[in-house]
Amino acid sequence: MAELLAAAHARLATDGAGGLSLRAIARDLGMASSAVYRYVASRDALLTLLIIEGYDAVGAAAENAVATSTRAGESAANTWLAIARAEREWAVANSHTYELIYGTPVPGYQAPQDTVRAATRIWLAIIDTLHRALDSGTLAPTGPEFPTERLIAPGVFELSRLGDVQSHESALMIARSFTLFTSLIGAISAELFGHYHGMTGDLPGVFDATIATAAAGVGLHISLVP
Amino acid sequence: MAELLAAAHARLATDGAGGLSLRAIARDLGMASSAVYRYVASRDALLTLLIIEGYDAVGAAAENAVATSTRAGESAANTWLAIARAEREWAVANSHTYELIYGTPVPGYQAPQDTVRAATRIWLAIIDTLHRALDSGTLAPTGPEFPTERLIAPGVFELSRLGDVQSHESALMIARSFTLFTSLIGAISAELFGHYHGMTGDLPGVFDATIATAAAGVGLHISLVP
DNA sequence: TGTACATCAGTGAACGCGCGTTCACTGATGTAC
DNA sequence: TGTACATCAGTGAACGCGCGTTCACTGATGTAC
Repeated sequence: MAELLAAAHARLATDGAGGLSLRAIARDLGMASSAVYRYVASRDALLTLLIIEGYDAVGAAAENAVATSTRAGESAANTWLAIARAEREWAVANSHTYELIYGTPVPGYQAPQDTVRAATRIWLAIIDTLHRALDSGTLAPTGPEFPTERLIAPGVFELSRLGDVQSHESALMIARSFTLFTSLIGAISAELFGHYHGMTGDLPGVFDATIATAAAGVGLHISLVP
Repeated sequence: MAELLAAAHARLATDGAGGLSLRAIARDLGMASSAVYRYVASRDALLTLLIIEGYDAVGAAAENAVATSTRAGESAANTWLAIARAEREWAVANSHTYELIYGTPVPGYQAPQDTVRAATRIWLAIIDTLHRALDSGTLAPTGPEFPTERLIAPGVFELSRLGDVQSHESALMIARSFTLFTSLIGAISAELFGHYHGMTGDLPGVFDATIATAAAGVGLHISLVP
């Protein structure tokens, strides 16, 4: 089973998410194609496993970045930069897994509920970092001029550090997490999918600048000069 | 030929970018599958046509938003919001074309040089809007604390309104365009690919808030209360 | 005005390919008495 | 200790499918003399 997942990952890395084929994986393992059905009910079931693994890797990278960054006494803003950089590095190293979860959905595939918990981990890390910035007094507790509360579905407040308290503060942190998350997957997708092609010779530099600039809009001030 | 492209678009809308099949298009047109080769050299050539059409639609939407927004005497910041909203609307209405150009690259397909000019139009509109904000005095002409010039490939300066002048100002506007572009495709992809699922009941509201917040980091202040 | 010829859009059969999934099976390993 | 049986990982042939692309062709339309 572990071998199967390893082979699936290898196939993912060479053929991409859409072209993932049970027969190809079986071939790589030196098995008959039918043998794969011992371990996995269908192609979609295998996709689900890979997607959950992907979200978990993303979540783990974020949590890890938070842990080492706060242990080093970094500011919340720098912790966010550490999260973003960790995600970028993971995405560059595992670009097809990134595509699988944040790229175009695989046609005909419907993500089951099982993936939600894993997908939430990165959001938790972001929201928690925002609350940490708030606690440290470096982030303004009042927001911009738009009706923040109305944007957020009630169930989401459970993600917040404040439990399910539907305060303005809690809503604002969640709204801000939208912007941070968006700038993160926007920056990674733009880079990985070739939209900076010919525009820069310094992709990590552009990534940092993009993340820092968007974070400034949220009130998180990252300094990129040492 | 026009019918072929129309049928290809229809197929794109139902099957998605990866599953685009010449045979399916021929079937829709009531033709033999071989007849398609009268008009198009291969599947990849058709993809290229569709991609160029897509980039042109994106570019036209941006240029159109700029034109009507400035004609109405809006601020540059509001012009950016108009561009972003126009792109979102186009993307929601043509989600599979959006995927084709800003989603996961189609496996095995290599975009030829022909697509570059069309892909550039949206960038031009963004950079031009930033220069307009600069001219009107609402945008700071000095940047954040990172080495802006080093990020930008020399050839790109031709995109700038200043011609190919490699000034700090010009570099700064291009660097800022990275952030705006990134927040735009990040926000659209997050929405279209289901990453806000369950988190909000007001997708247009979240989109506006996300765009406005990221733009604030660039120095463009959008007010979302009427 | 009429005939011969060229053009060209579209046909239909065929090629070789890879896919997901099913099904009856083999043969080794482990377990119970 | 030895035999009968159950378990279970993996086999291999087959199913029906859709794909991109090629190729020799047909038959209508237009053009030149």
